[in-house]
Amino acid sequence: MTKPFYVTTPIYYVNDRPHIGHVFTTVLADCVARFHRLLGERVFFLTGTDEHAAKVVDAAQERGLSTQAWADQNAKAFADTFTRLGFSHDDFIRTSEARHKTRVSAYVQALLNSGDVYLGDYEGWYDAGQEEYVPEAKAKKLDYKSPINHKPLVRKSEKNYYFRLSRYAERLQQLIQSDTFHVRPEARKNEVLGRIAEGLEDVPISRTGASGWGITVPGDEAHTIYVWIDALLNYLTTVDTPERRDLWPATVQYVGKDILWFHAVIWPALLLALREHADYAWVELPQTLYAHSFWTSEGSKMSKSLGNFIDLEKLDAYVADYGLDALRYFLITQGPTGTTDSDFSAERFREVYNADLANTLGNCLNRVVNMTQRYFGGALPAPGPAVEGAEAVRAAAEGATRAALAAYQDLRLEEAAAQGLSVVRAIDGFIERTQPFKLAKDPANLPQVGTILGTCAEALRIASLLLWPLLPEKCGAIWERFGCGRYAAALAAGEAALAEWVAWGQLAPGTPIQGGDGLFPRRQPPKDAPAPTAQPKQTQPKRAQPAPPGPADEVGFEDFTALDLRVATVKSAAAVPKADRLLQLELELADGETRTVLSGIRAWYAPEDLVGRQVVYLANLAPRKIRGVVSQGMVLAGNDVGNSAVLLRPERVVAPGARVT
RNA sequence: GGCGGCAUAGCUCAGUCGGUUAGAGCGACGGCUUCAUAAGCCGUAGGUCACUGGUUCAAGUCCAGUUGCCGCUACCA
Repeated sequence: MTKPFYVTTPIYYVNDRPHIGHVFTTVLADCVARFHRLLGERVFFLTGTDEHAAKVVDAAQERGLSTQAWADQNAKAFADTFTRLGFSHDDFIRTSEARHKTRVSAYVQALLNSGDVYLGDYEGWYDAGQEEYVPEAKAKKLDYKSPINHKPLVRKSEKNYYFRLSRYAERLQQLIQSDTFHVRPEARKNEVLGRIAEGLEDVPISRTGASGWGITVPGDEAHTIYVWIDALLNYLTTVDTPERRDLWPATVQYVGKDILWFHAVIWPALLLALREHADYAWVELPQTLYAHSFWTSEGSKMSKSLGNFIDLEKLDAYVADYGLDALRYFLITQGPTGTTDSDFSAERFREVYNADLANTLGNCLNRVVNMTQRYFGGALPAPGPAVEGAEAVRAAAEGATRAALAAYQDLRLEEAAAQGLSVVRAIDGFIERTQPFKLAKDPANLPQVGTILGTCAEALRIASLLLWPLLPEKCGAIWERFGCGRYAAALAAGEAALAEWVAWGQLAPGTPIQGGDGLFPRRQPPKDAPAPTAQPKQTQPKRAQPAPPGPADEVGFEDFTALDLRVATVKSAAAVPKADRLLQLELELADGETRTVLSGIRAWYAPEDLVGRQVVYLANLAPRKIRGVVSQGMVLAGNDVGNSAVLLRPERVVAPGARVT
């Protein structure tokens, strides 16, 4: 009996509103959970909320709610969101639940007994407003004042409970090095090992000033266990019951790169310490910790002020437009599973959706279903004589199956998806080469057409199995249409058997092949405005570069006022590397705001001659990436003889930012 | 400053143990096709594999250095 598959997401900070970050991590976990369920394994998928931060108390107070009521409300927002997004988590742990709190207390008690948690002294600069200690270096920088309310920091000493992290450095190093505790991707593993090598110090795990919220240190009510210690332990508390203990250790733990250190070092060290206690000898380390990176949005870091923050409302809009599976597909195949961040853009979303889901999977299903209905009345035909290319489709499906299963096992989900799609592409190619729609014009050829369509349907069935973890809704729909509803039933009963189901040749002749609405209706780009926001489309037509329209005969005044022309002062200028015409200018607008603008005037102006002078600047020109630099607007120049450029400048110096009208 | 990582087609990325002519998807262009969702298929263009040097019969791949970017960390402010 293999060990059950146990996958976790971090538990989410309950003061947050769900956004793309939460959804991304959770969808990754959901996808691998579904894959392992499809294999027929026992799976446990855990997510939840982290509720014991002091700021949760503050946030509740601001709203005139009890802390618990506020936490309830927000935890429900997460739980409802995850349900609505169809996540298949088996439990939703909240750290304010008794089942969690009692076990955390027990663990800390055990660590107190073994001496891995001890009472020590701490002295440092304390910011009373923020209820936190400020490191010496930072305190000095802040001139020993609170950055929030500017009140002086106070020298404060207190007794704190410490975790003897230092004791576990070597063991941790060895476990990570050997991949016994597998930190992924590789670069993150190196990062952690490098930092461990610099030395580990014991870490405080409690704070004083109990507010009645949180978990107190056993036997010392004046101390509350630090929220992140409390939170980390959720992965264990949730399964520390007689029925669930065999789920431990976690097979895969997905986290964001921001919490790598806690999860790669402190968390396993806590487990190592706990394990020394006789009652917790079963507490092994998680097998794999996977730290993904972050999403940017439309080319920029997400921020509320930029208005590009991908919150739940935006995600809901995508779901409404494209469907839940499309969102899953985009996040999983385009997401930042490596060490670099990925960009979420509306345009790219549509491109990926159209290319992979509408044009490839959806369209292929349609043509196969349609021909089956047209030529065989909607019943899967019995195979006729061998048709050249059919065996190749089978081989492609079998090869893709092997590769996809391996990729899923190895958490390379985008590769698994690509393998699934490759089966569909093989079908499209097969149809093209055999032209069943032409053969069918002569009834004598129908047996061959039967072979062809049977092959296509069978390959589609396999593709639908391979893609189901990413696209559960739509692949489930394919199962329904192909008379494979038993897959869904078996999944629900925990009796799925992917390894058997993917074997070639299981669609019985005569199976009704049902039509229906397109699974992934194609989406057209917005008609007149291809470049919606911050980052313009970076691809440029190479040959047929549309000539910019020349000046119109006549424009309205409103056309002119649409241009935001400004006077700006050149703060600095420098040549753009590898570009012999470009200068990169930093322009100062009003209030010291600066903009980067590229200008092709290097042939006529030396950088040093420009600094300090004023230019006329078109501020609301769509940003454009030129030679790797984003140019935010353009400076205006007149064309002199020989096509040389002469910069416009105000007759006398005016305040930077002055409008030109 | 230290440590680590990355740099491959217009874009997003694969590229195994060093081994044939460096690949995929998207995008562009041309053609074919009509079962299918303006879908599909074929083809073409597009590469100094960041740069320099080294090892080797052979380097995108290994080594050293350089540049740029990213992460962690230290220091400064």
